[in-house]
Formats: sequence, structure tokens, C-alpha cells
Amino acid sequence: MSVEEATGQPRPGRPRSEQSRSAVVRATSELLHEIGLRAMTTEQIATRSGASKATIYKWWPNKYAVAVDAFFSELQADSPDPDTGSARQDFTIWLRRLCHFYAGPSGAVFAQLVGEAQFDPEVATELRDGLVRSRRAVLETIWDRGVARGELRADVDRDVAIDLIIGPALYRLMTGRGGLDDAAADAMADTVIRGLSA
Amino acid sequence: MSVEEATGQPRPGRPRSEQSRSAVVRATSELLHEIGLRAMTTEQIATRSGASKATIYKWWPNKYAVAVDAFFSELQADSPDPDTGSARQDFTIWLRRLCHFYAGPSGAVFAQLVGEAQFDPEVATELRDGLVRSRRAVLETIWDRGVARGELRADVDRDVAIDLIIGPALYRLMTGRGGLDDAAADAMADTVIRGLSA
Amino acid sequence: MSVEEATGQPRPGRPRSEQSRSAVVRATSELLHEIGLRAMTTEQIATRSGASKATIYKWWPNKYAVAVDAFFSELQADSPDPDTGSARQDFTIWLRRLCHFYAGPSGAVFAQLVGEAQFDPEVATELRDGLVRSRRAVLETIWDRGVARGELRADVDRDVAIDLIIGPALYRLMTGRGGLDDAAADAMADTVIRGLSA
Amino acid sequence: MSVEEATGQPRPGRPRSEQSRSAVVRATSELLHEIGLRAMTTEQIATRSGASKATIYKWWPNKYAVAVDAFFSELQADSPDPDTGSARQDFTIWLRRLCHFYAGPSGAVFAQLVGEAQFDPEVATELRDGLVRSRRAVLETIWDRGVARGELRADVDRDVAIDLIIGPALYRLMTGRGGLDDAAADAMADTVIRGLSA
DNA sequence: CAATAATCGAGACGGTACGTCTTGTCTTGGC
DNA sequence: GCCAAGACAAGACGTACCGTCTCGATTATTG
Repeated sequence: MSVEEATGQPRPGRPRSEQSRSAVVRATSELLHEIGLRAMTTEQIATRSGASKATIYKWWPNKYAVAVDAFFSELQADSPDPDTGSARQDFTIWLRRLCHFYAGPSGAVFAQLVGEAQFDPEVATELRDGLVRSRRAVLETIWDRGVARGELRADVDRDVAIDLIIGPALYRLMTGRGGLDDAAADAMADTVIRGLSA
Repeated sequence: MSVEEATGQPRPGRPRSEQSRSAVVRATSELLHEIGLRAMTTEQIATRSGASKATIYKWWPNKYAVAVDAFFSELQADSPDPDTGSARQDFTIWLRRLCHFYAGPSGAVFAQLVGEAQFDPEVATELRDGLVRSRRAVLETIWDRGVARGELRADVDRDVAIDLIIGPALYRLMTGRGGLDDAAADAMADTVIRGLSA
Repeated sequence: MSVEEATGQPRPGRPRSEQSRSAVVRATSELLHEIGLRAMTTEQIATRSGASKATIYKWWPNKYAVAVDAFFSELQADSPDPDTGSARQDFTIWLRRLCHFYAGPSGAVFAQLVGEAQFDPEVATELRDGLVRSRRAVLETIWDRGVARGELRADVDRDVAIDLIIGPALYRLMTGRGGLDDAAADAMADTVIRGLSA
Repeated sequence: MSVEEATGQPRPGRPRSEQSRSAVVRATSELLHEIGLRAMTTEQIATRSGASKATIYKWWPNKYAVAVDAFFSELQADSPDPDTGSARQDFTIWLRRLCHFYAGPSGAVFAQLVGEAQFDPEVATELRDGLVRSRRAVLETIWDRGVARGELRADVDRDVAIDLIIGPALYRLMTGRGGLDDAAADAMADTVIRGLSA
């Protein structure tokens, strides 16, 4: 957090152009869907956004960091807690949404970012901090409620439980085998929850 | 498959140098572990192996194909079927081995290959054909035995069941969160199998 | 020439800061000697002088114009007319001074400015107006005195005569071959003046 | 001089493409005359010649080195020795040719190269070695003949004499004041030679 | 004594050239 | 026909500098 944000006091000099920032992010979003993370070049982002390469490199270390930002910027209202009163219901609804997301246009982008994270620790960190963590938080809440209600097994490690729910869907995404429709989500949820239920 | 392989008839001219081939594969293996898939260049493979770039490009389409070959070449005796008489046992042993593999030095290489597969359909295909398929075959056998024995639920889709076993481990590998030791493998196996058991 | 300078009437608003102007010129002088005309950046001038780039660009079109100003500012009382009564003496003394200047620290700066003038007509103009012209004026005076006195040939074009005196020294400077000490100056002066004498 | 040139033994690997080399030099020549040394970019040379930037940077350190090569390549049969029997004649003819060269299209290119040499010692060296030296050699021959013949003063330093002949013309070129036609050349030659004659 | 107007330092910005790097192809002579 | 060596075209990379701009702050004259 910069001094400015902390104190509300403007720093000297011309302030950063919000227009430029958002144009870069928007252009990157488009390019991610059109040609993908790897084929997209910094030059293209610059041309399409109207920003200069220097400006992009001033605020982001490379195109992958821009892509992470762009990816997050289009994830509004990210998978809220269903809270239906039944953990089984909650998990099922949540997993349907996840599979829907994976199967949609952003799914490929997400898969590419996870792929890139294998080579770039910074992408890995940002992805984990910005996305994985917030998703897991919802699942943790659902889990804790279920355990408190006596609906779920208290003797299963919470992290294990969550990995069992997310893992299979991610596996299907990353191996590109499909099987991410509602029926598949329900099948996976059903079986896992049976193992998790008290 | 080449004409030679099909007919057994030698083609005219100097035959392909096996020494050159294996040197390339070995050099690539080393580089994969030392600097990773992305940082490794075709030039480096050529220099280290003593082969020329032209030779490499003659036999492989690009460095990723070489990497896939190199990766497979070091996977000897890949996860055989434990066949203990208990599907629960078999799955647990098998998952331990998988986690051990993921946690070992080849795990990172595998993760990078899966990462690269998000950008390169050929890598995805080769990886699926060469590794994923053979692994799943073992699990399918275990599953079928368990179902036949009445140990496992016949009403669960086999593919779903297998994804539930592999998925969580791969999820941990790809998000780099660790948790791939024996205890973790056992915990995951236990919980999943409970959901899969009759 | 600004309105203020023309009319003596102060314009409204904050007047130009003399401190800022001289700091820029001084910083530029230092940089010219330390790293040279080409390596010096506008940013460096701004940082070292405490002025902002905007201020520099407000008063000068580019760094070369600043350099010309800075170069002139350190040329105080440049080569006065010796007027010894002998044109031969006058020319010899004058050429000694010129060579001394070329051989000194400002010589390299001057050479770079002449070099830059080959690319930038404005630099060429400013250099010619500010320096070359004033120097030639002194030589013209010496020449005219010598001709009037019957010491020098009246049938030689004055411009040719002056070029013969300055040219060889500049040639040595621009080709970086040295030979700019007093003895060399005397040798050049001697021979040329012999050609110019009646 | 490379090993190959010295021994006549071909080195391993694909030999340097003469076509590529000459295309680069030719394109550079054109660009030098069309837009000048400074405005010309490496990219333009690459585009126009059909070579890649990498190739250019492999064989030349930067565009200035290419420019020097290109400049030399168009100087065929550079100012031969007139050898008329009279040193006065020889010098006059030679200086006419030099002024003609300076006043022609290559003159501006040469001036820019000399200008650039003020910033880049390598350009200075190459220019001196490739051009200045060969020109001076001719003048030295003329001078020596004149002295042997008793036509020229033996007590004048040869280098000084040569600088007196070349210097004024270069001065006119570098200050852009014109005066490089035949009449001007003759006037300069006449006066200087008078100073140099026995 | 406020209002006006031009200055100033700081620094972000679009543009553009630079020189490096990697990829995949091509061209030698030797085996 | 295969191979090592290495030159080549293509083109993305990240850096540097240029000259312009937008801030808030400052400092004069003018009403």
C-alpha cells in the first residue's frame, strides 16, 4: 500500500492515469480470450490499449503480471457462499459453479495462468493469493458449518476435504478431458460428500 | 512410424545415430532438472549433447517434444498394479506412489509439462497418451476388481472415481501447496475410498 | 526576443527564475566535461541542477541548445585582438591561443558540438552565430590591418586567408591527431603567413 | 584477419552469406544518402536489405560501423596521384578533387561520419585508418617528389604541409559554409602552395 | 489584500530505437 | 543420407531516452 493510499495525501508529480491502467487491463482481457496468454505480446497490449510499453513495464514486471490483474478484474462477485442450510447442498451448488466457470471462456484463461505458474513463482503467488485463497475460504466456512451441525465428519482434515472437492474438477480442466457440466459436477460432489459425511 | 520400422527393410544412406539420440535425451533430462523446461533452450540441448540443432529439429518438432521423450525415458517401471486383494489397499498404495513421484524431483518436471500442455496441444496429447492413459489403466483395473468383488459401489462412474483419486494430488502439485507425503496420501485415500465403498 | 526584453515592461505572473537557469547551465557544463554531449541526458541535467525537465524544455528546445549555451557561458573574454603592430605576430599569437583552447578540456566539448552540428542545423546555426563569427571577426580585423599596412597580399580573398589559418587546427582537432601545442601552432602559422605575405 | 582468410582452409559451418553482407551495405548506403546517419535505424537497414537485425549485430557492433563500411564501399578509385611533374599542379588537382567530393552527395555523409567520430572512438579509428590515412599517403608522395625536385621547401614539416592543404577544405565542409567549387579550391591551393614553395 | 497568471519541481505518459535473445530453417564440408 | 557447425530471417523482449503532459505549490503583478 502506497503512502498516498495510507494517508490520503497526494504525492508530488503527475498522478498515475487511471484511464491508462484500465485500458491496459481491458486490452489484456480481450487478448487473453482471443489469442491466449502465450501468444499475446506486450507490444499488442500497448497498441490495443493506447498505452506505451514503457508505461506497462513501469507498473507490471511483465505481461504475465498484467494477465493476472486482467483475469481478476473480470471475476466480479466470485462464488459466494450458497448457505442453504445443508452442507451437501452448499458443496454441490458451489462445485457446479466452479465447473461452470472452468467450462466457460475464463476457464481456458485460468488453466493457462495455472500453467504459467509452473514456470513463474510470482504468477503462482499472485494466483494463490488472489484466487485460490478466497475460494477456499468459502469452502472452509461451508465445512465448518457442516461439522458444527454434525452433518460432516469432524475427524477429517479440513484441507483434505476441500482438496477432494476442488481437485477432481481442476484435474479435468488441466488435462483437458472435459466432463465439467452440471451432471458431472453433481456426480463428483455426490461421491465425495458421501466420503465426507458423518 | 517410419517405412523402415514397418517393413524391416533398411533404407539407403547412413542410419540414424542412436548415440546422438540418447545423448540428446540425456542432456535434456539433466537440463529439465537443473533449469526447468522453459529456461532450457534448444541451443543448450545441442551444446550439451554434442548434437547439432538441425539434428534435434530433424527428429523432434521442438524442445517440448524432446522434453516429453526425456521425461518418459526416466520413468522406468511406472506404477505397477499392487493387487493386494483389497481395492482399498491397492488405491492407498498407488496414491502413495503417485504422491511420492509428485513430491520428488520429477514432480516439478511433470508439473511444468502439464503447465506447458495448456499452451501446446501436442504436448497435451503426448502427455495424455504417454502417461495419463497408462496410469488410469491401472486404476481402472483396480476399480473393476473392487466392483466385481462387491467391495466398491457399482453405481459410481468409473471415470469419476479415478478422477477423485488422482485429482486432489494433482491439485496440490499444481498449486504448489505441498502436502504430498505418505500421511497426506493416506488421508486423501481414506476419505475418498469411504465415498467409493459399497 | 521576449516582450519583456523588448519593452522593459514586466509581464504578469511569476518571472523566470535566474537561479534555475544558471543551475541548469552549470550542471550542463559539468556533464559536458564529465561524460560528453551524447551520453548526457536531459534527465541528468534536471537531476543535477534541481530543475525539472519541463522547465528545461520550456526555455531550450533540447539538450543540445542547453549545451551550446553552457559552452558559451564558460568562454569568457574569448581570444581578443593581440594588435601587436605586426600581422604575423598577431596571427601567430591568435593561433597559439586557438590551439591551446582546442587542446584544453573545452576543446573536446567544442569538437562534439561541431560533430553534433552535422546532424542538427540549429546547433550548426547557433555555433556559427555564437562562436565562429566572433572569432572570424578578430581575424578579419587583423587581416585588414595587415593589408592596409602593405604587410599582407591584397590580392588574396580574406575569407580564404582566414580559412587557411583556422582550417588546419580544426582539422587536427576533428581527426583527433593531436599536434596542437605551441610549436605546432607556430609551425602552421609560419608557413601559412609566408603564403599570405606580400 | 580470420583463420580462414589466412590459411584458405574453410571453417566448419555455414559460411557467411556474401549476398546478405552486400545487401546490408547497399541498403545502408542508400539510407545514408536519403535520410542521413542519425535518422537511419538498424531496423530500417534490416528491412530494406532483407537481413535480420541479429545478422547485422553479429557482424557489426552498431549502425555506425555499418555506415563506415557502406561509405567506404562506394569510394572506388579514391583520389589517385595526378603526378603531372609539378607539385603545384598535383596539389591543385588533388584539392579540386577533394572539394568536389566534399561538395557532392558523399560529402554530407562524410561530414556526418566525422561528426559521429567525435562521440565514438571506434568510428574515429576506422575513419582514420580507412580514409584519412590513404589520402595523406598520396599527398606525402606528392610532397616528397616536390621536395626532391627542389620545388618545395625542405624545412617545412611534411605533416604540417599536408594539414595546410586538407584543413581549410574540411573546415568549410564541417562549418557548412560552402566555398568548395573549383575556383575556391584553386584559390586555397594557390595561397598555400605559395607558402610551401622554395 | 485578494485575484490572476505564469513559474516551478515532481514525475507519469506515448513514442520510438536500441541491442539481446530464442526459434526453427538452411547451407557448408566431412563421414 | 546423416551429422556438427554455425549462419540466417523472424520477431518478442525489456531498457533507455525524448519531449509532452498534468499535478500541486510558489511567487510575482494587478484590481
